[in-house]
Order: sequence, then C-alpha cells, then structure tokens
Amino acid sequence: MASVDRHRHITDAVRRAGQLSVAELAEQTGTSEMTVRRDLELLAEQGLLERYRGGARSVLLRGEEPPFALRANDGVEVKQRIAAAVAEMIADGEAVVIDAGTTCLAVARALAHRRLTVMPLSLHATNALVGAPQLRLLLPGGEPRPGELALTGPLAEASLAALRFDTAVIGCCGLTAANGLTAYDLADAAIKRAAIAAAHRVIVVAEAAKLSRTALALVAPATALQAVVTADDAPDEEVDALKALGVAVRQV
Amino acid sequence: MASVDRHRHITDAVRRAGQLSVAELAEQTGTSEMTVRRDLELLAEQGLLERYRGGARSVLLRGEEPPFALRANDGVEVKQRIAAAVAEMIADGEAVVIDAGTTCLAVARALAHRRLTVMPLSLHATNALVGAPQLRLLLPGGEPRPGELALTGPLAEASLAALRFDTAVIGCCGLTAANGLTAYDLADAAIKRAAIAAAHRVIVVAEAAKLSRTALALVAPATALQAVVTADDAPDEEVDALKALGVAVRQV
DNA sequence: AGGTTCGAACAAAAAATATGTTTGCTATGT
DNA sequence: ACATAGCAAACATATTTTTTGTTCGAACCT
Repeated sequence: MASVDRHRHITDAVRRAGQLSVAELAEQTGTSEMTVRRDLELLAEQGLLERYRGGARSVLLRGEEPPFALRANDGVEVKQRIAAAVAEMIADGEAVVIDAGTTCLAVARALAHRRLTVMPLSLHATNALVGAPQLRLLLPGGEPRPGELALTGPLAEASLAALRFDTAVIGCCGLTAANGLTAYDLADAAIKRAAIAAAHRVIVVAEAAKLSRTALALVAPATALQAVVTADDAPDEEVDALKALGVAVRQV
Repeated sequence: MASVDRHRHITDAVRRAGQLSVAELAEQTGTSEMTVRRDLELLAEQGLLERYRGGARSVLLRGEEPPFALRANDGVEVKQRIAAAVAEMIADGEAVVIDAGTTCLAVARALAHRRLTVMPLSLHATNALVGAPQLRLLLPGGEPRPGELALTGPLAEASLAALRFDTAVIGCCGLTAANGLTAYDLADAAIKRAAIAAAHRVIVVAEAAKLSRTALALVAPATALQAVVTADDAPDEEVDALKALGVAVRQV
C-alpha cells in the first residue's frame, strides 16, 4: 500500500469508527505501529484527525464544518467537473471574484490559464493563481482564517465594496430553495454577501449534499442567484424548486 | 559538485561573464551539456538568467533592480543578522507592517513565532507567516507584482490608510542622508509611503550597498525615519550623515 | 509499581531524482 | 536549400532522498 493510500485509509477508517487504536490501524494497513504513529502525527498536524495516547479519533462528530484538509480530498473528481463547467460559463476578459472553499479552489485552478481579472477570496486560491501569465490577479485585504485561509473582516469587505465584478463564483455550506444560501461561519457569510453585492452575475457551486443542508448563517435568498452548478446526483426536488425560483441549474 | 552548488556556480559565472555557452559551462562544472541545459532551463524559469540558443546570458546589466530570485540568494547571512536585530527592537504585542523585498522577508521569518499583529506587504512574507499560531496576520489588498509578489495599487494603499501600526519595517533600493529613501518602482514607492504614514515608528533595513545608492522614486526624506539597521560594512560617512539627521543607526 | 505507549536513533529498503548517452528532430546561418 | 550546431525525448544508470521497520530507553497512565 502506497503511503498516500495508507493515509487515506487511516483517515477514512478513523472517521468511520470515530476512534481507532494504533495497533488496530497497523493491522488494517499491514504496516508497523511505528509507521502508523508517524502517519497519525502527520495527519493530526494537517488537522485531519486528533491524536490521543494509543490511537486517534475523528475531528468531526460535532455540528461544525469539517476542516479544509479533510474536505480537500473528498470528491475531487466531482469538484473538477463542476469547476470545468463553471469555467465554460465565464468568458475571456471578465472580472471574476472567487470565493474560498475547496470547490472554488478547483474553479480557480480551472481558470488559471485564462485571460481574466480574478480576485480570489482565499490564500489557497491565490497561491494557485500567482504566476499565471495572462491573469490579472487582485487580492482583497483581510485576515486569513487558519486552515481555510479565507480572507475575512472589514478590510476584505472594503476591498469588495470598492469593486464591481462581472461574475462571482460562490461556494456554500448549504443551499435550498426555502432557506437560501447558507454558511457555517458568520464572517464568511458577510464576505460572500459582499462578493454577491459586487457582482453582476452570481454562480454558486455546490456538491449534491449541500442541496439538502442548511447552515447557520444566511448569506442570500436563492432568488439572488443567477446560476447553480452541481453534480448529477443532486436531489431532483431541490433542483426543481431552485429552477422554479428562476435559478439556472446545471448538473454535471 | 552537488546540483545546488552547480546552480550557484552557473548563476554566478553567467552573471560575471555576461553570457556563456552551454559547452563552456559544461566544462566549468565538469558535467555533460545535457545537464547544463537542464540547469539553464530551471534557472531561466526562476528568472535567474535568460536562455538563448547555445548558452545563457545575465538578466542584469541594465539600470534595473535584479529579479527577486537573484537577490534572495545573495547575502543571506547578513540579511538574517539584520532581521534578528530588527526583531529585537520590536516588543511583543506590537502591530507591525513589513515591507516587500528579500531583507524584509527575513524579518518576517524572524517574527513568525512572536505574539504580534503583522501586515506583510508581499505574498512571500505572507506565506512565511501563515500558520504561525500566536500571530495575528492581516493582509492588505492589492495586485501582486510578478516575481516580487509585492502588493501594490489602490487597494493596498486603502488598506494601509485604514490602519495605524506601531512599527513599519521598510526595505529600500537606496538610502542616503542627502537623497532620502528611494525605490526603483513607482508603485512600490507609493506603498512604502503609505506604510510609513500609517506607522508610529519607521525602521529601515538596508544592506551596506544600499547606503551609497539612489534609486528613481523618492519615498521619504531621511528625517522621516526613526531607525536604520544595516551591516557593519556600511560606509562610515553615510552612517554619520544619517546620525547627524537624528536617525538611530544600528550596524550588525 | 507495572504495563503500555511513545519517540529518537539507526539500518535497510524502496522510491524519487539526477545524470549521462543515444537518437532523431529543429532552428539558424550561409 | 543545406549543413551544422543545438536541442529535447527516451532510456539506462547512478545517486540521493524518503520511507519503513526495529530496537531501546524514557515518558505516561492507571
């Protein structure tokens, strides 16, 4: 088993079981306990799990959003498909603001080689875009939230307020026709709202699971959105409800 | 010869000679031409030299500032000494704005583990500071200049105008008592000016060579500075002239 | 107190990287 | 257009780096 596969197995196994002993993981992966310990140290550093003497436990289980590093490895393919679809919807020369989050990071990557003006709202996306020769890169100010590296706060809001974009690509924690676009983090929600206000067209990216979820902070009602790009396993009733509100839904 | 030594040798040799053939470099380094070609491709990518058919030429020679990657490997030790001295001058809890440039990057690294509020003016420094647990990191907006990754433009200036710092750590391209603090890039100069205006105390970092140089854009007269940290091989007459203007000069 | 877990240190194994050679292609100058 | 030097892909080899397992003393929990 290659080390990255083993890491994934450990992460998944711990997530499923809630907690697991080092010995158990060593047996499952067919490696020594020392290797498992080294892996756990690594994964704990990345925030993928929590270490305790003798084993590791999952960091989920609470009502919170899982950490960035955990989401980053989930459904990579789906995110790339969504990102490719979004990239198709954006014309060369546009000014685009790209939200934080893993799906939006995929969008940023898909746009890196394009001739565009882009303002990413996270440092992950920023790092993916620096050095792109054709791209005009604009950064908002703000305070990067640990892990997520999403830029938030008054400086970020002021940066957005000073600009007008053709398109905003927004991620979310929840989106339903009834409850609108929602986010777990209040500061994030404020930034999303500012980005939406600064853009002529709003495209929301959301994996299927998001369409049956509602998070704490309301960002905007669904009627404020022009388009939603989601996966083809999205629940039909939500898709239909969104369409009924005049939102263009694209499933890939 | 290890590959990194060879890279340094090639970079230096090309810089000294202005231009050199692949064959010449292969002989000098005792490697095959293929290896030299691969090295040149790598170094050219980093902007350390310019490739042409049959060899490579230096990217300097004009009145311009050498590219970031080139300066980054020069006088690393001196920069670290200067950075350590600056770190000593800053008290825990301060709010600090750190300019772009290689010396200021060293300062950022020296402050990473401290309990401070820091606004770096370049993405290089930002990347050095993300993840520092005790540090409150603030980003200005702006457009990152390629290579340098210095944040400039109206967004950056607006971010600075909205804040007040205890200390500004400023780099420069030239500093003399007569001509003041100067920079090559106009946009950079504007940012430095804004940072100085936003700070209660201004510390300038400058290797010895900077003290006998004057660049295009005036940032501020020497009287606007509180302190200068430089190396011990700085020219005495400049040091004395700065002291005569009431600037505290520290040589390390 | 006693067993368990941990982490440092080292050695072995595996993987990744760097290098050199060959070969066929491409660009450049005459 | 042609000759030549330079170049890059492909492959084999060598070198370095990374990963892994083992051992052993220290740290830790109950």
